[in-house]
Amino acid sequence: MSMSEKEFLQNYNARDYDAPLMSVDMAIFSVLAGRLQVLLIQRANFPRKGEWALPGGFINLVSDQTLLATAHRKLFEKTGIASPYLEQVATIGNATRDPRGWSVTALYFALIDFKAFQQQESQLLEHCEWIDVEKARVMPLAFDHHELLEAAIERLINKTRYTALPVSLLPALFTLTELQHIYEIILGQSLDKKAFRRRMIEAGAVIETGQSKVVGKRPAQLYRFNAASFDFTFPRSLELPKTQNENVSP
Amino acid sequence: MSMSEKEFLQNYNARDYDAPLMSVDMAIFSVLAGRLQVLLIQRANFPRKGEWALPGGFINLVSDQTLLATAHRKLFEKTGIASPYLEQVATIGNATRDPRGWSVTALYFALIDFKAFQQQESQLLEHCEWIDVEKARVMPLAFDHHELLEAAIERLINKTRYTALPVSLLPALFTLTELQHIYEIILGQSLDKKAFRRRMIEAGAVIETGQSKVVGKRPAQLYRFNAASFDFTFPRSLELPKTQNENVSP
DNA sequence: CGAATAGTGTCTTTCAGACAGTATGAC
DNA sequence: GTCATACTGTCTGAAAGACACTATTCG
Repeated sequence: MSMSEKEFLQNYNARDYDAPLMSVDMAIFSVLAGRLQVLLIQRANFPRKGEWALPGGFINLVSDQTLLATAHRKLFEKTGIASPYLEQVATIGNATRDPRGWSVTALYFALIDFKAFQQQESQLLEHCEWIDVEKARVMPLAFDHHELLEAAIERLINKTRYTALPVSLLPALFTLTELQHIYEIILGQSLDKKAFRRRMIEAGAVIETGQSKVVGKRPAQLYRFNAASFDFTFPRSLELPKTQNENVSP
Repeated sequence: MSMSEKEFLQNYNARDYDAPLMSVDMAIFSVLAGRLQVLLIQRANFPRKGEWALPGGFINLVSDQTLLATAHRKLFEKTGIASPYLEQVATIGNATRDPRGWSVTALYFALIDFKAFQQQESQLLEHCEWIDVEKARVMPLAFDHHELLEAAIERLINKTRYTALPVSLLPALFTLTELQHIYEIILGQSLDKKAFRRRMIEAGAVIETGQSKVVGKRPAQLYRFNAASFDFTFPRSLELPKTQNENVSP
């Protein structure tokens, strides 16, 4: 007896098969007080109630049209931000990461300007807090969120070496000194001012606006990101800091 | 009334909740006859029965311990290869990609030495074939596998520009001329011999073995990949070919 | 004026591209 | 010897690093 695809689909019910749990987790980064911060929540529900974790949740099969839409929804629920930089980092799945059963999570990372962040009233039941990344990476976190956080940090650092990604941590207009500071915070290394400015300007990653802003003494030019180069990559990576005293001779 | 995590888990049944379909798809690349090839299957079952697709399937919640293990199992079932280069490309999920319902797939890409490939007897019911990548990317493919294939190809080309990844398409010992040919096939551009050899050797990506191999006239040194630099990246990307006649003046 | 921050001039270093040259072995 | 393939020498050029320099504003 042969069957058509239509007949097959009429008889098919996804609930007849076991499927893993499928969630989305978010590593939301921002810079505050000269430090890279990540948004963590304190879980309000079982499992791992009370423990710190990356924000996340399940796909709403009715209202979410895509996995990316789920990530956008989660981010908006937590931060009130609708147009952040958002990128998938990795998808981790195994039988042991969640006590409820075989579980898969898609990890996204987001970069936001801290000033655009707004605590969402609808989320007050779940305590959420910006935590210094260096502190977060040594805190005990629920599930395998320590590994997820490390993967997101590694991606951020890597892309900072060869893209203009960190502009997404600043408002639309910024000075090159501000941008350089963000790079230095992420990379944990100081950068040469001239080389940094030359790289950004000559590659066309940022555009002078003609406006200026007074922060300290002399007013500084305001730049904006060149949207035309959103997935631009520099031809070379920023060099690693010279590690002194490697293989010191006695 | 308060509840412990143990009680919560005793009352929890994943099947009480709707979950998306979760699958793993594979873009398995190899080089044959001087061309990049991808392994495609002709679907033996509904939906999309008879159409060409990337090999893939569902997680076996009992025997697969991790998502990566599912990818390894799929690869082994198709090719008999147990230790390939295997990397996750992306995870795509939406409500419309599979007629059976909300579906998520984790896409992996694998690079294998064609000579290590063996048709698996257990897989004979599902016709599988190596297809020239340039042909595969214009063939009609089931589901959204055209997009998945494009994503895998893009990742392969990008990583070829700044890593030694293509060594995984060759046997353990290879000549630098062979490796350069692989690079040229993937990038679709010719590379300078001196620059290529200098880059590979000076960065320590490959190691001279002292053995040699006669292919044409003069015997060539055999090299092996330096496993110590598995996630090594070159400080610069290979340059794009000079596009002539861009903005030709009249 | 000095202090502080913004921004530049210019030399060096690193590493890829170009391309002509030499080396080795089959015939 | 010739031919084909393997391999090298060396110049150029692009872009990053180093660091001293000038410019602008506040007080």
